Amino acid sequence: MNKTETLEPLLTALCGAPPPSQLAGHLAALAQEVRVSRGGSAPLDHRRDLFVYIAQGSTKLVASASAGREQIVAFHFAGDIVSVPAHSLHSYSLNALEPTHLLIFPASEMHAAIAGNPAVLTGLLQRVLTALHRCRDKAVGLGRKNAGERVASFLVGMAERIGHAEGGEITLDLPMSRRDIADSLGLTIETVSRQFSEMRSAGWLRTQGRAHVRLLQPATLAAHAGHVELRSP
Amino acid sequence: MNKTETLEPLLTALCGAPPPSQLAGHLAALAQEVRVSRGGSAPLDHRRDLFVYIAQGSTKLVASASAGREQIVAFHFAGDIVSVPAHSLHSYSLNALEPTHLLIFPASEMHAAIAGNPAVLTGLLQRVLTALHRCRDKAVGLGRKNAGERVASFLVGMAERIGHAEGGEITLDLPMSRRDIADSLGLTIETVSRQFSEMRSAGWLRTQGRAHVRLLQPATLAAHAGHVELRSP
DNA sequence: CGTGCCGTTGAAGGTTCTCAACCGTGGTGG
DNA sequence: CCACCACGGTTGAGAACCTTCAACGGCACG
Repeated sequence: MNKTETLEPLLTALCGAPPPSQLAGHLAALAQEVRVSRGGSAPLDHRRDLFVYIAQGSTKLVASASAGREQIVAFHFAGDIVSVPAHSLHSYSLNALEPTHLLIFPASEMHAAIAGNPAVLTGLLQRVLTALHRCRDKAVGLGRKNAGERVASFLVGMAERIGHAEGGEITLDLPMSRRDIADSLGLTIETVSRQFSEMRSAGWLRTQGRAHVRLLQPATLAAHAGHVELRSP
Repeated sequence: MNKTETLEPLLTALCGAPPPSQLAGHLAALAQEVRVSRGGSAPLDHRRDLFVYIAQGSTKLVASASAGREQIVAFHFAGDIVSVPAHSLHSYSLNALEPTHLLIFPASEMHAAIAGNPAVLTGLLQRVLTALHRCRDKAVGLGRKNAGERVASFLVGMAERIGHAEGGEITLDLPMSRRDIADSLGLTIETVSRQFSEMRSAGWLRTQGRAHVRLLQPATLAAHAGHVELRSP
């Protein structure tokens, strides 16, 4: 599969229609195509703003504060677009959770390339807005929720993105480790593990091996996620 | 001052050039112009995605989790653009920190209006990206920093946005209360107050009344903000 | 079959929260 | 003019939640 073909789903998703082949070719010329193995980190040029398209696989965007403390800012799955700024208060890296296929674009050149196509530009804006809103929700969780609520939020959120509904239950295959979950929720692995244990014994979920999770009571879980209640007064 | 005139600085900032007057007129027709007094909240229609332009004053974007817990997601000052999604996991409101002048746009119609002007569209994208990157930095702070580092980060960040350099010192007039700071940093007002006291006695800053802060040692403060160190190995 | 990593569970400790009292300021009304 | 009150900020003591430190179990891989 060549770069242009890899790009097609991206463009289709962005503008909601089959893309003009000229644009696809133009973008393909800009893109650096990279395959990253599980645990590897994407070769990012931190001197310039970037967009990264996740063609296949899944990634985590990791920020490092001082003293080696790490915070996972977001998880991404196939089809997602990630924005990585040139330099920031914290140093960012993009790591693969499984064998992953990426297209890396310099932001300024991508802007120029799609400037003539408002539909694509608007689509990109929409993606960035979604990322912003997810990040805000994460900030609420990190600032104002306890460990149980954070883990419940995480599971509910992942269920929406990569879960498979089966009757009233949802099954999940989590590509990330407990450490990743902890680093994403601002907790320690031990606390995450304890929360999983409590939820297991409460009958809210069942786990199989490291990755497989079955949410037995998604509604209960959602109710304990600390989201604003859709009240019936 | 009419709406079109209020819009001009926005458009100039977005595309880096004097705006075509036709576009300004078109956008002005979309905008709902609102003045909000100190402490008041903007009349947002939560049924649709919105952009809000802060023409004058300053605001806080507040998210409510369940049980009345509030997290301030961002502060905004004159010239900023805020994106407010239709509905989210948490309920958002935009509150004025001082008498504030706003222009409220329905997102979809704004998209349509500026679709023909790639420079403006790209400028808007740039603003949203900046917001995303700030939100990520906030997430790092909320997830992985202690109280002292959070307050130091806050002061350093505010100094960049609304501070006045005077020799090696920086003076600030904070429009937000201690409660707002606490709600922004995921702490309690008591903890914020204690951190201010410690920094005062350490000689890092001096306060006058509620709002006025003078950073005596901005570099020391920045060093204690827990950002990644720019090391010389 | 040994090794190493990841996940789980337990006990002790620390940072922040909660509850409470006090202080200073600004506005109001007698 | 001053007393009073309301509100925001400061300071202190105890409690709660999460972290830290430690040990153990299990699965994958060489």
